[in-house]
Amino acid sequence: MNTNENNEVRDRILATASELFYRRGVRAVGVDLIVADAGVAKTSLYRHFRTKDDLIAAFLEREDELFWKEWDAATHAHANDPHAELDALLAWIGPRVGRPSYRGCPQNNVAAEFPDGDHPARKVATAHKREMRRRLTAIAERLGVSNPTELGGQLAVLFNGAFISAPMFREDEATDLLQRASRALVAGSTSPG
Amino acid sequence: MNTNENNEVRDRILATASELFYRRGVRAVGVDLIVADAGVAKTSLYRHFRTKDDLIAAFLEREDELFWKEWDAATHAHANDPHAELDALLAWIGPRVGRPSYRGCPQNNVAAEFPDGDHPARKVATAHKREMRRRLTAIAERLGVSNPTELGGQLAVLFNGAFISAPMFREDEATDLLQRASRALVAGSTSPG
DNA sequence: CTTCTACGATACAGACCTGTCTGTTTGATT
DNA sequence: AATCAAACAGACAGGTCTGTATCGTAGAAG
Repeated sequence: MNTNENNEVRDRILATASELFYRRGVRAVGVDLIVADAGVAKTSLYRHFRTKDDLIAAFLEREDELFWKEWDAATHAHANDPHAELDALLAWIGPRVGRPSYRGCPQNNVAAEFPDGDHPARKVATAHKREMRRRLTAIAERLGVSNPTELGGQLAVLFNGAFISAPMFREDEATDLLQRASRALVAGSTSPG
Repeated sequence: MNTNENNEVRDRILATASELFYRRGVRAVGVDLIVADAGVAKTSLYRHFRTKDDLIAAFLEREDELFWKEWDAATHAHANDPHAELDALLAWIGPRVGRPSYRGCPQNNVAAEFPDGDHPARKVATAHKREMRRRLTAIAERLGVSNPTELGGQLAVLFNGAFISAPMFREDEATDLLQRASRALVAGSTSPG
């Protein structure tokens, strides 16, 4: 049972690091704290991750997977109705960003902490943002609007804005506000003013 | 000429720190680098700023002033036409976020780097975001829409989204996309769907 | 001319950081 | 039973960070 990478230690390190990175910020969390919280030896961390930078990239990859898994779960029931799909996405995102523990999009946070575009984690973050715009543009295409590329971009701005504006919302305000904004953008692309 | 705080050294320190903080990130820039770039002694920095945290807060206050000064300049000619005022704001923000040196909103970047809400710089950042929503809501009120609070919030999401989505835009794509999004949101608040 | 304040230059303390090294223990496979 | 890979434990090196302390200088005020 060693060929199929049954890496329980690696998973524990990554889960612990992810939580600490997200809650406290990446630069504020040292590897000593990670290994102490995970209950592992420092040698184990450096066996599974070449450097801390690689661990940060793995953190974002993990967040990426979890995010798209939830995204797919939210849209799963609306494969034939892009209007309902958008509403369902925002009904998922609204409460998500309203949680007290919500501290912004991890990809954005890491990008803010590491200006260097060559950082391995930045590539993961860039791919994540591109994928979101791609998915939203695909929905815009299914909506049959005249300019799906633009609407996809506008929806991406709306989604990114929701993530970053989280602390601005009053409780339970976000979902309705975002859904109505989304419908207004769709309407604006359907019948150009 | 000493009572009116003619602090040229302080200004140079703050300007140098601001540029370094913005370009490279706050935690990545040490006080030694700041004093070296500013050409001052470290004692001078700690005479004018009690701690590095205070310097970070002063950095955000400075960015705040500059931002609202540009904001006011952009809206100055459109005091009687809120539609034109919104367009003018986005005609200012579009090229702003399209600059190669643009690296996001400083307030958001600092918030991402310092999760602790008690950090002195966080209070400046929070006040900045609240002020933006307040101004946008005031515009919404002058537009005469049925729910200016909601439209103000939606516009704040759009603006924040523009800041954070900057690397997503192709060159010169931002202004038109944002202006049309803004008009769609306004239209959606004027004639509720 | 004396005094005082701001500044420059630099050394330093104490803490923290990443990453490595050495050595021991455990547990599964052969 | 012997072997081997992986994990634990902890010291350590080399660097960086914030903030302080010390000392010399320059220039303005009185």
